[in-house]
Amino acid sequence: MSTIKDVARVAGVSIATVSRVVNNGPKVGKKTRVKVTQVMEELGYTPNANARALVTQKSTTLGVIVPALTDPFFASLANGVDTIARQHNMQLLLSTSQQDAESERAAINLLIQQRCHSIVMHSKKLTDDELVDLCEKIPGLVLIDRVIDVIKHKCVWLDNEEGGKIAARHLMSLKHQQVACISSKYQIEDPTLRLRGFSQELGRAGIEINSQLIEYAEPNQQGGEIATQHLLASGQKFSAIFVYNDAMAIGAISTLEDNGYRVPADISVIGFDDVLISRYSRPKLTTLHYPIESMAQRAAQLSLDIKSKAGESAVEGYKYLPRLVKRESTNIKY
Amino acid sequence: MSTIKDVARVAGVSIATVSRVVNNGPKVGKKTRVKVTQVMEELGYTPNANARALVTQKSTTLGVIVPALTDPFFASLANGVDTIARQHNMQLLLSTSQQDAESERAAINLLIQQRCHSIVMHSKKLTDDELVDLCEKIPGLVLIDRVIDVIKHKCVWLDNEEGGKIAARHLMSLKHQQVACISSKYQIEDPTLRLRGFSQELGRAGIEINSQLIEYAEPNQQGGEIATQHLLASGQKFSAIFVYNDAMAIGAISTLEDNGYRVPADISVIGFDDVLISRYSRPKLTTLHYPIESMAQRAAQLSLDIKSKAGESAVEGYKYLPRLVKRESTNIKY
DNA sequence: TAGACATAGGTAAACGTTTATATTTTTATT
DNA sequence: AATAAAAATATAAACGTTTACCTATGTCTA
Repeated sequence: MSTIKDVARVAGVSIATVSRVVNNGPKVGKKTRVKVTQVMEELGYTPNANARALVTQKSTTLGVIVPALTDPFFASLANGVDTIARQHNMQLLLSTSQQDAESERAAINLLIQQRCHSIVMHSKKLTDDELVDLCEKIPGLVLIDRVIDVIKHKCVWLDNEEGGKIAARHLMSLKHQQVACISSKYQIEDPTLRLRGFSQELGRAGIEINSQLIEYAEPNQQGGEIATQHLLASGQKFSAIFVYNDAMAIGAISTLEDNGYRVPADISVIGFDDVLISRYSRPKLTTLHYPIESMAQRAAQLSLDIKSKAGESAVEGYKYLPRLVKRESTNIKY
Repeated sequence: MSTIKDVARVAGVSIATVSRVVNNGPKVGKKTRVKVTQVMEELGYTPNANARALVTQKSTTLGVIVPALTDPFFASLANGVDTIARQHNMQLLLSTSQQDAESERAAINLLIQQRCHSIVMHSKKLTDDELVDLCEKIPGLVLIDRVIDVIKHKCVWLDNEEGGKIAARHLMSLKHQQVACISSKYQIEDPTLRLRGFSQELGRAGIEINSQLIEYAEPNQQGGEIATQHLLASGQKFSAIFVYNDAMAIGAISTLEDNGYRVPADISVIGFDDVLISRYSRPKLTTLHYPIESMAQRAAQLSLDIKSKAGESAVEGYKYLPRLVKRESTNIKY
């Protein structure tokens, strides 16, 4: 692989001049520029990003940390960051964190080794304290899907509680009074907040959720099926279900139909996240749109801005609101 | 950010010694090793991957080029490469190629700048010649989902034609005689091969496909819906449809049901790819599994092997076979 | 006790750039 | 034609590592 020295030698100029040509810098005559460009072409010269990063002390990579890419939700996240990266002629450096604290730490360490100054991280396993420490060490670190008060200005998150409220309002506007909930058995923040917002809003209208109508299960399709079986077996009446996420909601619908209930004619189902499958299911799923791709773009932009802005004065974190997407799985109660 | 020099100074040794400690090298006494390790800890020292790459002339990143991450198929591809990267303590460097030749070229150039020696590339837009040239320039380049004869040993691909044959055999085993096809309107290799294999195998059993029963549409759900409407409008009879991919197949099923046909009772539908949605649809989709994640792992491994192997003698490309996944959308013809 | 080896550690060059500073060449001015 | 100013180009240091080679200090052997 030819280097700047080779180009300089062949073109009969100093490496400084070649460097100027490469960077479109000033102080180089027209003829020389042409000559050098031609030699670069001839030799197939490509500047070495490592050497550049070393001397300029800035990297051309934008880091992302997600649990895995197989989940379309995280793929969208990465895609959002990539969009911004491309706009700034930067590369995506991706680290997966496998859902455990140790891997999350390893992932971020790898990014630090690469001297990646801007990082968008989705972390659920590290403690608040550890993340605050990391933020101090890495100025360009931005947290997504999580908010920590002291470093709010470096967080981009969704208002899960408001999502629950929106779902409640939607169901109430359709005259549902007896509603069931399916939540995740992993009581991390998101499910708790969604459920809290949901029941609070219902409470404001004087509707209490029957505790027998709240089920907790694995947050996937099968979990949704099992939870729905329990709900049906309980003997309690209900005309709508608010489900923690779309995969579970699809499982719920499938079990309902297997048991002779029509969705939405007999029972309405509302999901959360608006992942790809919700558009493909039958009936198409009414759900709350989680604008993860926009959020990822904003997080990436924020991460880049932090570096350029002198003081951090201008940088601001951001709370996103989920948006109701009315499709076919909810309907007015007859 | 502290450097090796800082550590050396504080620990009172030379940078060579620190380097040896970092790399777990020999020639360093027990006491010194402990002392240096402790100072590294104290100073929060992290080696600079750029400097390392520069001097050792080898990178710790593994490149991937895919059109975009939002498509779960490509996300799985990237995930497969990531699995291998992690096994070798390497980082994923991801470049997206946006479905056009210019971006594909840009994507690979960025990876070359980063001196990424192992690259797994999914390219549909560049010509064979251009790719062969690239393979010469970048020894560690491996092509996935594509085969070019001269560089077969650097390709990992799927036998699409055989996939068509398997689908044909499956449908015939279920006694279907009158079958329709929905293909992609973009006549690149994949759809052509799948259709060819399908009709050849049918031909061997003396079944000819009525050309009025072959539709070409956008390779997404809506395309599947439109194509199916045409098929129904044609007035021709058929008891099964072989669809180019799962998204189209789901569109097809939806249109069939809207028109009063039951799947699979009245009409069987078989898709291709086995993407996530095919498990979530109702009825669950019978399809041909495209083992993209295994393929990606193998491609990544191959790319890594090329470098380590002296001659390229031992390296081999690989042709994968799709596998029939019988779910609920196909049934015997009554 | 002299010499021969290990062993532990240090010195300095190299990797491929960028960039501040120095030098040379060109152009403009009188 | 001489000088000043501007433009073009060169020189060399620096970025943070690794590593080949050299040196010093013991330790063992005869």
